[in-house]
Amino acid sequence: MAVHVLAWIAFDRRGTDKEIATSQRIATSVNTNPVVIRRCLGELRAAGLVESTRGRGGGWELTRGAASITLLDVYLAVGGEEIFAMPAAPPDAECYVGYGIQPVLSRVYAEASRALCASLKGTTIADVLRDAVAEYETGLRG
Amino acid sequence: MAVHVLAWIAFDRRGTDKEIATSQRIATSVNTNPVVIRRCLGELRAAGLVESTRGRGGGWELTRGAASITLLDVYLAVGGEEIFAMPAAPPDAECYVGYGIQPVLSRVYAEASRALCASLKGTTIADVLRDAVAEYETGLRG
DNA sequence: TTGACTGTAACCGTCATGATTACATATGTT
DNA sequence: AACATATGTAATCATGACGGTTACAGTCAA
Repeated sequence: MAVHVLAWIAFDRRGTDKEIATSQRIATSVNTNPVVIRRCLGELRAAGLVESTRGRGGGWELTRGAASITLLDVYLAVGGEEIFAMPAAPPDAECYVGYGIQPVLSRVYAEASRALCASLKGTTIADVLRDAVAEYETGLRG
Repeated sequence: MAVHVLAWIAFDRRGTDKEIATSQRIATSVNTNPVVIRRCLGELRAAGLVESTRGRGGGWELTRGAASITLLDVYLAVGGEEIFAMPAAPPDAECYVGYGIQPVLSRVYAEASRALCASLKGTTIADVLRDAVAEYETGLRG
Protein backbone atom coordinates (compact mmCIF):
# COMPACT_ATOMS: atom_id res chain seq x y z
CA MET A 1 0.00 0.00 0.00
CA ALA A 2 2.82 2.37 0.85
CA VAL A 3 4.28 1.82 -2.59
CA HIS A 4 0.94 2.57 -4.18
CA VAL A 5 0.57 5.76 -2.15
CA LEU A 6 4.02 7.03 -3.01
CA ALA A 7 3.57 6.23 -6.68
CA TRP A 8 0.29 8.09 -6.66
CA ILE A 9 1.83 11.20 -5.12
CA ALA A 10 4.60 11.07 -7.70
CA PHE A 11 2.03 10.65 -10.47
CA ASP A 12 -0.09 13.49 -9.19
CA ARG A 13 2.89 15.78 -9.15
CA ARG A 14 3.48 15.19 -12.87
CA GLY A 15 0.07 16.50 -13.83
CA THR A 16 -0.50 19.88 -15.44
CA ASP A 17 -2.84 21.01 -12.70
CA LYS A 18 -0.90 21.89 -9.61
CA GLU A 19 -3.25 20.24 -7.17
CA ILE A 20 -1.53 18.76 -4.18
CA ALA A 21 -2.13 15.16 -3.15
CA THR A 22 -4.63 14.85 -0.29
CA SER A 23 -5.31 11.79 1.75
CA GLN A 24 -8.86 11.82 0.42
CA ARG A 25 -7.82 11.63 -3.22
CA ILE A 26 -5.15 9.03 -2.52
CA ALA A 27 -7.68 6.95 -0.62
CA THR A 28 -9.95 6.91 -3.66
CA SER A 29 -7.21 5.41 -5.80
CA VAL A 30 -6.14 2.87 -3.20
CA ASN A 31 -9.81 2.17 -2.48
CA THR A 32 -9.66 2.62 1.24
CA ASN A 33 -10.24 5.19 3.97
CA PRO A 34 -8.39 8.53 4.24
CA VAL A 35 -7.45 7.75 7.83
CA VAL A 36 -5.69 4.59 6.75
CA ILE A 37 -3.75 6.62 4.22
CA ARG A 38 -2.77 9.19 6.81
CA ARG A 39 -1.55 6.48 9.14
CA CYS A 40 0.54 5.01 6.37
CA LEU A 41 1.89 8.41 5.36
CA GLY A 42 2.71 9.11 8.98
CA GLU A 43 5.16 6.22 8.95
CA LEU A 44 6.60 7.37 5.66
CA ARG A 45 7.04 10.86 7.07
CA ALA A 46 8.80 9.49 10.13
CA ALA A 47 11.24 7.91 7.70
CA GLY A 48 11.69 11.23 5.93
CA LEU A 49 10.16 10.17 2.63
CA VAL A 50 7.23 12.60 2.58
CA GLU A 51 6.18 15.91 4.07
CA SER A 52 2.71 17.17 4.90
CA THR A 53 1.19 20.63 5.10
CA ARG A 54 -1.89 21.16 7.20
CA GLY A 55 -4.93 23.29 6.73
CA ARG A 56 -6.73 24.31 3.58
CA GLY A 57 -4.73 23.66 0.45
CA GLY A 58 -2.54 21.25 2.38
CA GLY A 59 -1.55 17.73 1.47
CA TRP A 60 1.44 15.51 0.86
CA GLU A 61 4.64 15.81 -1.12
CA LEU A 62 7.71 13.69 -1.66
CA THR A 63 10.82 15.05 -0.03
CA ARG A 64 12.94 13.87 -2.94
CA GLY A 65 12.56 12.62 -6.47
CA ALA A 66 10.67 9.40 -7.06
CA ALA A 67 13.73 8.02 -8.80
CA SER A 68 15.73 8.25 -5.60
CA ILE A 69 13.22 6.40 -3.40
CA THR A 70 13.80 2.67 -3.53
CA LEU A 71 11.41 -0.02 -2.40
CA LEU A 72 13.93 -0.81 0.31
CA ASP A 73 13.39 2.69 1.70
CA VAL A 74 9.67 2.01 1.74
CA TYR A 75 10.12 -1.43 3.23
CA LEU A 76 12.19 -0.09 6.09
CA ALA A 77 9.87 2.87 6.58
CA VAL A 78 6.81 0.76 7.21
CA GLY A 79 8.62 -1.44 9.68
CA GLY A 80 9.04 -4.55 7.60
CA GLU A 81 11.92 -5.98 9.59
CA GLU A 82 10.11 -9.06 10.81
CA ILE A 83 9.73 -11.46 7.93
CA PHE A 84 10.19 -14.59 9.96
CA ALA A 85 8.77 -15.01 13.41
CA MET A 86 10.90 -16.18 16.26
CA PRO A 87 9.15 -18.65 18.54
CA ALA A 88 6.82 -16.98 21.01
CA ALA A 89 7.74 -19.34 23.83
CA PRO A 90 11.48 -19.90 24.07
CA PRO A 91 12.51 -23.47 23.24
CA ASP A 92 13.63 -25.92 25.88
CA ALA A 93 16.96 -24.61 27.13
CA GLU A 94 18.05 -28.03 28.36
CA CYS A 95 17.76 -29.58 24.93
CA TYR A 96 20.72 -29.48 22.58
CA VAL A 97 18.58 -28.33 19.71
CA GLY A 98 16.30 -26.08 21.72
CA TYR A 99 19.17 -24.22 23.31
CA GLY A 100 21.28 -23.58 20.26
CA ILE A 101 18.73 -23.12 17.53
CA GLN A 102 17.69 -19.57 18.32
CA PRO A 103 20.97 -17.79 17.54
CA VAL A 104 21.46 -20.02 14.51
CA LEU A 105 18.08 -19.10 13.11
CA SER A 106 18.77 -15.44 13.81
CA ARG A 107 21.82 -15.63 11.62
CA VAL A 108 19.90 -17.39 8.86
CA TYR A 109 17.16 -14.77 9.01
CA ALA A 110 19.66 -11.95 8.85
CA GLU A 111 21.18 -13.51 5.77
CA ALA A 112 17.81 -13.95 4.07
CA SER A 113 16.83 -10.44 5.02
CA ARG A 114 19.96 -9.09 3.40
CA ALA A 115 19.12 -10.87 0.17
CA LEU A 116 15.59 -9.51 0.23
CA CYS A 117 16.74 -5.97 0.89
CA ALA A 118 19.28 -6.13 -1.89
CA SER A 119 16.50 -7.09 -4.26
CA LEU A 120 14.18 -4.33 -3.12
CA LYS A 121 16.94 -1.79 -3.51
CA GLY A 122 16.92 -2.36 -7.24
CA THR A 123 13.51 -0.81 -7.87
CA THR A 124 12.45 2.80 -7.32
CA ILE A 125 9.06 4.46 -7.02
CA ALA A 126 9.74 6.05 -10.41
CA ASP A 127 10.21 2.57 -11.90
CA VAL A 128 6.95 1.37 -10.42
CA LEU A 129 5.07 4.42 -11.63
CA ARG A 130 6.47 4.18 -15.16
CA ASP A 131 5.61 0.50 -15.44
CA ALA A 132 2.16 0.99 -13.94
CA VAL A 133 1.28 3.68 -16.46
CA ALA A 134 2.64 1.52 -19.26
CA GLU A 135 0.51 -1.33 -18.00
CA TYR A 136 -2.54 0.91 -18.04
CA GLU A 137 -1.99 1.95 -21.62
CA THR A 138 -1.29 -1.59 -22.74
CA GLY A 139 -4.54 -2.63 -21.12
CA LEU A 140 -6.47 0.00 -23.05
CA ARG A 141 -5.16 -1.28 -26.37
CA GLY A 142 -5.78 -4.95 -25.59
CA MET B 1 9.23 -23.90 14.07
CA ALA B 2 9.36 -26.29 11.15
CA VAL B 3 13.12 -25.89 11.01
CA HIS B 4 13.38 -26.63 14.69
CA VAL B 5 11.24 -29.74 14.33
CA LEU B 6 13.22 -31.12 11.43
CA ALA B 7 16.52 -30.41 13.15
CA TRP B 8 15.25 -32.22 16.20
CA ILE B 9 14.26 -35.29 14.24
CA ALA B 10 17.66 -35.30 12.58
CA PHE B 11 19.33 -34.93 15.96
CA ASP B 12 17.29 -37.69 17.51
CA ARG B 13 18.24 -40.02 14.71
CA ARG B 14 21.93 -39.59 15.50
CA GLY B 15 21.57 -40.88 19.01
CA THR B 16 22.72 -44.29 20.11
CA ASP B 17 19.28 -45.34 21.33
CA LYS B 18 17.04 -46.11 18.42
CA GLU B 19 13.98 -44.36 19.74
CA ILE B 20 11.85 -42.79 17.08
CA ALA B 21 10.82 -39.16 17.26
CA THR B 22 7.30 -38.70 18.58
CA SER B 23 5.27 -35.53 18.50
CA GLN B 24 5.26 -35.55 22.28
CA ARG B 25 9.02 -35.51 22.59
CA ILE B 26 9.43 -32.93 19.84
CA ALA B 27 6.85 -30.74 21.53
CA THR B 28 8.89 -30.76 24.72
CA SER B 29 11.91 -29.36 22.91
CA VAL B 30 9.95 -26.76 20.99
CA ASN B 31 8.02 -25.97 24.16
CA THR B 32 4.58 -26.31 22.69
CA ASN B 33 1.74 -28.77 22.27
CA PRO B 34 1.99 -32.13 20.46
CA VAL B 35 -0.99 -31.22 18.29
CA VAL B 36 0.78 -28.15 17.02
CA ILE B 37 3.76 -30.31 16.13
CA ARG B 38 1.57 -32.80 14.30
CA ARG B 39 -0.08 -30.03 12.32
CA CYS B 40 3.31 -28.72 11.34
CA LEU B 41 4.60 -32.16 10.46
CA GLY B 42 1.47 -32.74 8.41
CA GLU B 43 2.49 -29.93 6.10
CA LEU B 44 6.04 -31.21 5.93
CA ARG B 45 4.73 -34.66 5.05
CA ALA B 46 2.54 -33.22 2.30
CA ALA B 47 5.74 -31.77 0.88
CA GLY B 48 7.43 -35.15 1.11
CA LEU B 49 10.01 -34.19 3.70
CA VAL B 50 8.92 -36.55 6.46
CA GLU B 51 7.04 -39.80 6.94
CA SER B 52 4.98 -40.96 9.86
CA THR B 53 4.12 -44.38 11.21
CA ARG B 54 1.05 -44.79 13.33
CA GLY B 55 0.32 -46.91 16.31
CA ARG B 56 2.55 -48.05 19.10
CA GLY B 57 6.21 -47.44 18.44
CA GLY B 58 5.32 -45.04 15.68
CA GLY B 59 6.65 -41.57 15.08
CA TRP B 60 8.35 -39.41 12.49
CA GLU B 61 11.33 -39.83 10.21
CA LEU B 62 13.02 -37.78 7.54
CA THR B 63 12.55 -39.17 4.05
CA ARG B 64 16.07 -38.11 3.10
CA GLY B 65 19.27 -36.96 4.71
CA ALA B 66 19.27 -33.74 6.69
CA ALA B 67 22.03 -32.45 4.43
CA SER B 68 19.73 -32.63 1.42
CA ILE B 69 16.87 -30.67 2.97
CA THR B 70 17.34 -26.95 2.46
CA LEU B 71 15.52 -24.18 4.27
CA LEU B 72 13.93 -23.38 0.94
CA ASP B 73 12.32 -26.81 0.97
CA VAL B 74 10.97 -26.05 4.43
CA TYR B 75 9.86 -22.58 3.45
CA LEU B 76 7.88 -23.88 0.50
CA ALA B 77 6.49 -26.78 2.52
CA VAL B 78 4.89 -24.58 5.16
CA GLY B 79 3.27 -22.36 2.57
CA GLY B 80 5.49 -19.34 2.84
CA GLU B 81 4.70 -17.94 -0.59
CA GLU B 82 2.99 -14.82 0.64
CA ILE B 83 5.62 -12.48 2.00
CA PHE B 84 3.98 -9.31 0.81
CA ALA B 85 0.25 -8.82 0.94
CA MET B 86 -1.62 -7.72 -2.13
CA PRO B 87 -4.30 -5.16 -1.35
CA ALA B 88 -7.44 -6.73 0.04
CA ALA B 89 -9.72 -4.43 -1.90
CA PRO B 90 -8.63 -3.98 -5.53
CA PRO B 91 -7.45 -0.46 -6.30
CA ASP B 92 -9.48 1.97 -8.35
CA ALA B 93 -9.48 0.54 -11.87
CA GLU B 94 -10.17 3.93 -13.43
CA CYS B 95 -7.03 5.45 -11.99
CA TYR B 96 -3.78 5.22 -13.94
CA VAL B 97 -1.89 4.14 -10.89
CA GLY B 98 -4.62 1.99 -9.39
CA TYR B 99 -5.11 0.03 -12.57
CA GLY B 100 -1.54 -0.67 -13.46
CA ILE B 101 0.11 -1.08 -10.10
CA GLN B 102 -1.07 -4.56 -9.30
CA PRO B 103 0.77 -6.45 -12.05
CA VAL B 104 3.82 -4.28 -11.50
CA LEU B 105 3.93 -5.10 -7.82
CA SER B 106 3.43 -8.76 -8.60
CA ARG B 107 6.58 -8.71 -10.69
CA VAL B 108 8.50 -6.90 -7.98
CA TYR B 109 7.35 -9.42 -5.39
CA ALA B 110 8.31 -12.31 -7.62
CA GLU B 111 11.77 -10.83 -7.98
CA ALA B 112 12.18 -10.30 -4.24
CA SER B 113 10.85 -13.77 -3.59
CA ARG B 114 13.46 -15.24 -5.91
CA ALA B 115 16.20 -13.47 -4.00
CA LEU B 116 14.87 -14.74 -0.71
CA CYS B 117 14.56 -18.31 -1.96
CA ALA B 118 18.07 -18.25 -3.34
CA SER B 119 19.31 -17.27 0.09
CA LEU B 120 17.33 -19.97 1.88
CA LYS B 121 18.59 -22.57 -0.54
CA GLY B 122 22.09 -22.09 0.83
CA THR B 123 21.42 -23.60 4.23
CA THR B 124 20.39 -27.16 5.06
CA ILE B 125 18.86 -28.75 8.12
CA ALA B 126 22.19 -30.46 8.71
CA ASP B 127 23.89 -27.04 8.78
CA VAL B 128 21.39 -25.73 11.30
CA LEU B 129 21.74 -28.78 13.51
CA ARG B 130 25.53 -28.67 13.45
CA ASP B 131 25.63 -24.98 14.32
CA ALA B 132 22.99 -25.36 17.02
CA VAL B 133 24.92 -28.10 18.75
CA ALA B 134 28.11 -26.05 18.45
CA GLU B 135 26.28 -23.12 19.98
CA TYR B 136 25.16 -25.29 22.85
CA GLU B 137 28.67 -26.46 23.63
CA THR B 138 30.08 -22.95 23.34
CA GLY B 139 27.45 -21.81 25.80
CA LEU B 140 28.47 -24.47 28.30
CA ARG B 141 32.06 -23.33 28.25
CA GLY B 142 31.26 -19.63 28.59
C1' DT C 1 -7.31 -56.32 24.96
C1' DT C 2 -4.46 -52.70 26.22
C1' DG C 3 -1.39 -48.97 25.60
C1' DA C 4 0.92 -45.69 22.71
C1' DC C 5 0.95 -43.10 18.84
C1' DT C 6 -0.95 -40.39 14.78
C1' DG C 7 -4.94 -37.70 12.54
C1' DT C 8 -8.29 -34.12 13.01
C1' DA C 9 -12.07 -31.52 14.32
C1' DA C 10 -13.51 -27.95 17.39
C1' DC C 11 -12.92 -24.09 20.14
C1' DC C 12 -10.54 -20.33 22.48
C1' DG C 13 -7.34 -16.30 23.21
C1' DT C 14 -4.19 -13.30 21.15
C1' DC C 15 -2.30 -10.29 17.84
C1' DA C 16 -1.94 -7.57 13.59
C1' DT C 17 -4.33 -4.97 10.33
C1' DG C 18 -7.67 -2.38 7.90
C1' DA C 19 -12.19 0.25 8.25
C1' DT C 20 -14.77 3.60 10.43
C1' DT C 21 -16.32 7.36 13.33
C1' DA C 22 -15.38 11.28 15.93
C1' DC C 23 -13.05 15.16 17.17
C1' DA C 24 -9.07 18.35 17.90
C1' DT C 25 -5.86 21.22 15.34
C1' DA C 26 -4.09 24.06 11.67
C1' DT C 27 -4.52 27.27 7.79
C1' DG C 28 -5.96 29.63 3.51
C1' DT C 29 -10.15 32.16 1.84
C1' DT C 30 -13.93 35.16 2.24
C1' DA D 1 -14.04 36.67 12.56
C1' DA D 2 -16.20 32.83 10.30
C1' DC D 3 -15.83 29.12 7.34
C1' DA D 4 -14.12 25.44 4.52
C1' DT D 5 -10.64 22.19 3.99
C1' DA D 6 -6.71 19.55 5.52
C1' DT D 7 -4.00 16.85 8.70
C1' DG D 8 -3.41 14.32 13.43
C1' DT D 9 -5.01 10.95 16.34
C1' DA D 10 -7.75 8.41 19.64
C1' DA D 11 -11.25 4.89 20.05
C1' DT D 12 -13.70 1.15 18.42
C1' DC D 13 -15.00 -2.79 15.50
C1' DA D 14 -14.41 -6.69 12.21
C1' DT D 15 -11.49 -9.85 10.25
C1' DG D 16 -7.98 -13.31 9.61
C1' DA D 17 -3.84 -15.84 11.01
C1' DC D 18 -1.75 -18.54 14.42
C1' DG D 19 -0.71 -21.07 18.45
C1' DG D 20 -2.70 -23.62 22.51
C1' DT D 21 -5.83 -26.90 24.22
C1' DT D 22 -9.22 -30.57 24.62
C1' DA D 23 -11.49 -34.36 22.80
C1' DC D 24 -11.92 -38.25 20.23
C1' DA D 25 -11.40 -41.50 16.25
C1' DG D 26 -8.10 -44.54 13.82
C1' DT D 27 -3.95 -47.56 13.83
C1' DC D 28 -0.68 -50.84 15.29
C1' DA D 29 2.55 -53.54 18.49
C1' DA D 30 2.92 -56.24 22.58
